[in-house]
Amino acid sequence: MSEYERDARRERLGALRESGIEPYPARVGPRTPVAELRAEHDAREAEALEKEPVEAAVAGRVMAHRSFGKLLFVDVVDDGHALQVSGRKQQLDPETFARMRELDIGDFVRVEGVLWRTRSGELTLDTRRLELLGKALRPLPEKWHGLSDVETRFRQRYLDLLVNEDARRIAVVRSRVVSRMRRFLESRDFLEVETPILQPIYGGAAARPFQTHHNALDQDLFLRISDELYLKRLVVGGLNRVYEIGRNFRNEGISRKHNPEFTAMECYQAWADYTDMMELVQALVVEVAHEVHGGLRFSCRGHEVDLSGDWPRIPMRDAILEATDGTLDILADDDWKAHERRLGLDPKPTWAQFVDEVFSERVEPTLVQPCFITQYPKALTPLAKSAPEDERLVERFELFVGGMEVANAFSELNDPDEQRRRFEEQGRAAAEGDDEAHPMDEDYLRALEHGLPPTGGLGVGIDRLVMLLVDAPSLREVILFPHLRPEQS
RNA sequence: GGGCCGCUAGCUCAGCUGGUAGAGCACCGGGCUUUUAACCCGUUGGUCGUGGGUUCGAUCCCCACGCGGCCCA
Repeated sequence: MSEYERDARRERLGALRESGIEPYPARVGPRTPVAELRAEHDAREAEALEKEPVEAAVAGRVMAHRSFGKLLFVDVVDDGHALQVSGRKQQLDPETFARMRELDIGDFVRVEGVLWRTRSGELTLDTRRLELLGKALRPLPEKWHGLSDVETRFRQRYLDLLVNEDARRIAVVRSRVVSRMRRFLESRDFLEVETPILQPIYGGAAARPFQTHHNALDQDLFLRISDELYLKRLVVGGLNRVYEIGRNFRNEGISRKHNPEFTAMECYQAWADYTDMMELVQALVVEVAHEVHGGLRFSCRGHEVDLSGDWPRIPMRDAILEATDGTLDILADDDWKAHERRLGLDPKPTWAQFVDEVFSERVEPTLVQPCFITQYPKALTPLAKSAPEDERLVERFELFVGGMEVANAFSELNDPDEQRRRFEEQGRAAAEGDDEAHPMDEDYLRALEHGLPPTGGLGVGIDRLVMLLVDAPSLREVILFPHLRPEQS
């Protein structure tokens, strides 16, 4: 940073204080939000404003400054809406005019004035009174090219939000998506709940956890990788429809589609199965897409995604058969290691992880249009009910759109003995080297022994859903503060 | 974890075959009453990511490290 510019700003700050002006006042006088003012007067012609003068006051951040000697313009931005403000020497006392000339880009001001229209037709507030609401000591990024350095955009997201319209747009869209999601679930009688983030045993997904420690209890704890097992305990307790929107933490690599902490919506519905969850998630995604796009077609990664109509349901076995030209049947009793070598895939310790790998390598990227992949191998899914047609499969689906998994759902396994066997099987997978195997959870088994009703469960990755809807190339564009290494070593 | 690419003024970027740096915007000074990427004139501003090495001499070549990006794992 140019010490020169910071010195100049600090000097002005000092001069203000010396002349008795508080540069960081506590209170803001009456004001109209710029958006409101524009909505009311944008249509008004110059003559109309002259005949019936409109007095107004606004507050905002100075984002541009153009000076003409005896006339100057500043652009004042209030919550993303800009208003041009003019200052005329002839209209103002010399001190106010001088202070207006000395405004820095980034300063907060409150301006009282009269609306007029310039020759070029711009609605402008001509200053009668000027108050400084906050002095900025550092310059903003440059106005032509804005801020494009990705690292700065993420480390100093506030700068990104101030100068890149898209950053602001995405933040707003994300908030609307979550809000719409809540309204949707409420309309279907789901109860919003909160469950522990610090858990004595992690579970509900295949992932490695972050570990921490409670000092007073001298207890090791995990940051949740999912809230599934707690939400299902609530269904055991008779809360038939529950959901939680919250952060999960997975101790794995960072990529375009992965951040160590991410936001998920999970919901559980008694008396439902995974097909009910298909209906639910489709209605939800459709509603949210309407909220964002006003329709069901939008572009994503250069493709047109169309959410209308029925979304196909494709058993995983068929999807993999098709993607391997009929050469790999995951239900055939083959030597899977041979297939792994033949397909040139990275060696995996277990059959389940091999299937997962084939799927994510060969099938997932091709699933641009919305599509339910169903009937997952049991070994991949220790918490879902067996499929009646084949003991090796479970009643599960994942929703894919834009080549990405956005939702995951099961008919929840509620047979406590079967659940115990599945956990034991996971223990064997762990022994074979699967570091994402599900741990044994006796407390959860006890809850199941009390009785979980037939229940459908659904998880939706909110970051990915937003990424899809705004066609962002990376999760980091939709997470305001994505994880980065520390700046200084 | 591996490969490739990047890191130069506050921001966006140039910088040839090795001879210690430039532009635009911002900033500072001056001019200007209709601009909105205002304009005109004149300045200022650099640990060239960090640390080593090679060399008479390194932003440039070599090595290590840091941060970031893309791809792979």
